[in-house]
Amino acid sequence: MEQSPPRNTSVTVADVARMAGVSKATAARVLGGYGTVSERVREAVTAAARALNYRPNELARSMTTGRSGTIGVVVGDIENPFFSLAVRGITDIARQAGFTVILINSGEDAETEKAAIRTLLAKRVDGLIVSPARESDIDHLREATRSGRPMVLLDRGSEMLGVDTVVADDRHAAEGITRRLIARGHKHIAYLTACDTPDHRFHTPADINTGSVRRRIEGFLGVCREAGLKGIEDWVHVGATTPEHTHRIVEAMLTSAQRPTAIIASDSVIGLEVFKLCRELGIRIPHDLSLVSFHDADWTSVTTPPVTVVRQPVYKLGETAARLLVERMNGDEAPATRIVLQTDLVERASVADAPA
Amino acid sequence: MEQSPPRNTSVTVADVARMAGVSKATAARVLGGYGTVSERVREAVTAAARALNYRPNELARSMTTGRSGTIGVVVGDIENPFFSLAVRGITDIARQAGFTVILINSGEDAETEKAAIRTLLAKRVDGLIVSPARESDIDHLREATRSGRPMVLLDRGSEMLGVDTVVADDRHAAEGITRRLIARGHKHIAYLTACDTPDHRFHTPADINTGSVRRRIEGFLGVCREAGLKGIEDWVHVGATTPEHTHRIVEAMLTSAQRPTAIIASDSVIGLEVFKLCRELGIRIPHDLSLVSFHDADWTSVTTPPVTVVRQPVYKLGETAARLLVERMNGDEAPATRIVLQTDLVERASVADAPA
DNA sequence: TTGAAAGCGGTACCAT
DNA sequence: ATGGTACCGCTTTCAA
Repeated sequence: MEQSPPRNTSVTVADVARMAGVSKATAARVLGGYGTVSERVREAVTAAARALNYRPNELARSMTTGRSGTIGVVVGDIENPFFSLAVRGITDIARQAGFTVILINSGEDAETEKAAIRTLLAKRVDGLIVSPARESDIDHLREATRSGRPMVLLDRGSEMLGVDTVVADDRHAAEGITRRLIARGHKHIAYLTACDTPDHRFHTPADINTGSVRRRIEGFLGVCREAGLKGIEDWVHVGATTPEHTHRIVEAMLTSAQRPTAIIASDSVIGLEVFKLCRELGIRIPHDLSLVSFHDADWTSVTTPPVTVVRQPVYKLGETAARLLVERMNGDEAPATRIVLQTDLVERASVADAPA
Repeated sequence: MEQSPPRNTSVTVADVARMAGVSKATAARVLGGYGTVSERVREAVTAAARALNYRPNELARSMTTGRSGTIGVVVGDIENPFFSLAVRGITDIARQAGFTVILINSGEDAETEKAAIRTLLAKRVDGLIVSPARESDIDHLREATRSGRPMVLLDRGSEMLGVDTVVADDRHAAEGITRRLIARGHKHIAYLTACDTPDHRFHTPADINTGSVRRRIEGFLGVCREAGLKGIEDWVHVGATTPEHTHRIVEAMLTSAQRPTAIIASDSVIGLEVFKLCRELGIRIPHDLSLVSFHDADWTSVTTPPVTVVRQPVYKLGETAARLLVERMNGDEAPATRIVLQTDLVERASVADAPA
């Protein structure tokens, strides 16, 4: 009972219809699962379809329906555990809802991000989830929403954009850890982020284009000021974009006259780099230096000492964004919302009192 | 000079053509960048296009060209650093080559994987990169290749499938670490993998459906036998699919009469779990137990002690697979190849001589 | 319930 | 170089 190898050129509804002895429209109805057909015809068509090994062409379907069943996701870097976890949340929900995900890395580059959005729009995705590289320049995001396709912003929001946003309570989290550090006597607290500025130095939060990070820095600065700490702007370091840069920055601050007694790492990749460097340099955590990192990455609990972190509900962030998007794609017209997910401080052992 | 908000219903070549006062065919030529057109017409059309804010519909284009500019990627779990790094490699190459990536997680489940392939085929991806959950049942992969779309297998290969494959030298790597362990006097070496069998116990390598892991176990068993170790099949533990399962398995083996003096973890997620558990249980690495893990995950270098690992060129694995696929999509008809990438053993400090 | 035919938004062949 | 037009594979009126 050898089957002849199903041929290469694709089988269409027309082929199936012909074999089943019905019209194209009728065959399409049973194959597409819409309209009404008699039981007899349904069986005939189904049989013909499987005999011919028919495979629907979603592209053609999308052409007429106007829905591609696809959502576009643009993140900074899927290699970063933060994003890979968020993307897992997104894809899980998307699959459940019958959508497929097109993933694009922006590499945190604004131009790449623009191209990505353009590509996604051209591919007629039904919706978008974007973690914008910079909040300042968002015309491409505007255009996306103008195209009528729903979009939700992930982790980083542009308040002014009037679009659904799912973020963590970054400012609050930063305030919390800063207070904690200050309570322990720290007066020289450095904040280290990958976000960069044109001159690679920090002046004001307005310099920071990444919403989540800007909010954290605002929280950090605010609490420091409240506590009467001066010149704290100088303690914010930007541009830790690669391990090498991070290395250089941290080494410089640690060997300077005014060295910090505590460092806040804006993400786990940076936190890891700081940890490694301290080892190399023989700086003992938390004795010589206290360390707090954002993102409860897996490694933070197995180091010696384990690292105190801000735990963000990353998976849930992605999940929530996807849920919101699915609702929008299903026609929910409610005004744009901003969902803020709570973080919590996981105190481990990388923070100690400031050295006397 | 307020622009009227570009309308929602999409602008087509016909619209542009009308405005530019040329035929649809001509407009399509300049918009699609094919054929030849006079400079004057080109300008007129371009002007009209931007005035109308024309956006090409890739779906329609794909319909006629038969190419979607999309590749489908099916991995076990994007949350796993191994896959997220490989996917980074894939997406980088894909973007360079002008392709977009549809990502689907199989969750290492064969049924989900089948559905994924079906979906991808329906969406008319131009090619596929798959990390098959199980080598034994591969009809869906057959079907994919039969559809005429190139496919390359990532990290796990089915020798018999006659399809391009990119893997690491898993057997060789396993042999290497096993020898190393034996040279250090270890006679009770456990191998721990997430792969599962129907009865959750290991009998023969043929039970193991994941190619890469099977090859590692074969290497492991082979070297053990050479060294005259007996009953080593009992030292292979399967089913460490979740932290909880891993916990239970490791705890059981560590508290049994015949406890291992060394553990080989088949991936970094498991390795991390073992490390954590040892801490909890007060088992000192490497004094009480030696540990080697596959995958040079970031955390392995910052623990105390740092963990000896098999470094796999994960990014390159993805990159190579994507390169190969792009060549195929460009018409390369050469016979299927199997590319084996070298791993290397990174000796850190989690391995010591076996206790006397 | 079924069929004929008109699109969807492009591409590509064939004339002119 | 340009225009006319027949598709691509499916959905969706509109009639029968």
